Amino acid sequence: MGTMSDEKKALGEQELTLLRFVTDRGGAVTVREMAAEFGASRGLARTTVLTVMERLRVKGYLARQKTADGSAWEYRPEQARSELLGGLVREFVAKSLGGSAAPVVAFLSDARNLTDQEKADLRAIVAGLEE
Amino acid sequence: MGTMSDEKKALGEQELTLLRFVTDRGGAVTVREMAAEFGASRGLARTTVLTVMERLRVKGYLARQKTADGSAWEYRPEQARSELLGGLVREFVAKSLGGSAAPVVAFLSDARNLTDQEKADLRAIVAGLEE
DNA sequence: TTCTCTTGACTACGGTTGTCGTCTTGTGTA
DNA sequence: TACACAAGACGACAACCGTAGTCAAGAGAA
Repeated sequence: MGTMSDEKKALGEQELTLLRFVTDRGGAVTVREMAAEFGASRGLARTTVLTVMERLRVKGYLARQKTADGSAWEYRPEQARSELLGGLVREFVAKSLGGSAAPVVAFLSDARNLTDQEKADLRAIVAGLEE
Repeated sequence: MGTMSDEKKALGEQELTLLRFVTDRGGAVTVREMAAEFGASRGLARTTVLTVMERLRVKGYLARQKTADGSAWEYRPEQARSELLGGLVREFVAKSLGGSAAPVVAFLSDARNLTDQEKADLRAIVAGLEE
């Protein structure tokens, strides 16, 4: 197992929103692209987007490399979308709920919280529990 | 409906841990009791516990009233345990997952995350979705 | 070459959170 | 009465987050 340094630093809400945007979008992005696609509609200055992306890089959530023409940096997620979201849920259950998944289960019992797809997934899960 | 001031202020991790402790414990508690039962084992000074409890009160999560002998304050949760936890899950899904419950559903698909009771609850929920 | 843009490094600043120390006040007790 | 304690109000300080301005270096345009 080694050092088990799975410990990702905590993220603020905006940091997380931006990181989700990057992973949802897929592929590498430059700060300029993020400023246009993410920051503009939220009224964030270019440097704000840059700062957040740099903080995410320092925290290990993003990596960067020079673009082909060498004029700027291209950022990409260190974790795939599913890993990121899965990690968030795990951490939330552990830290905010004190380890109990019960409140999560209760949340799902309100059908309004679920899309048809999610309901179908839930049925599949329960079916899988049955053996 | 009125003013719809359901907007609870955000909580830090320690604030939340302490608040959960109070609601799990049930009933009213004084700062001294909390310092002994919660703070001591975590190496927190009495005044730290006091500060956190006061911040929780200002944010609307705790209320207080004088003890019978009038020598100190007794704090009690404004929300029942289930409401608190339910609100946390809702907020988490909205803010951290961007509104999609899918990662939560995926989390549950790993049976290791669930107790037998939670599995049973999940089955009941799915049964309830069926009509 | 000189002006202009783009890009990122740095610095900053107010708000929040975690953690306490100190001061003040009430209340028994020696 | 004078002193010891308990409780809480306040203030403080560092780390972190959201947000952004300023600066300097490189790359074209004129």
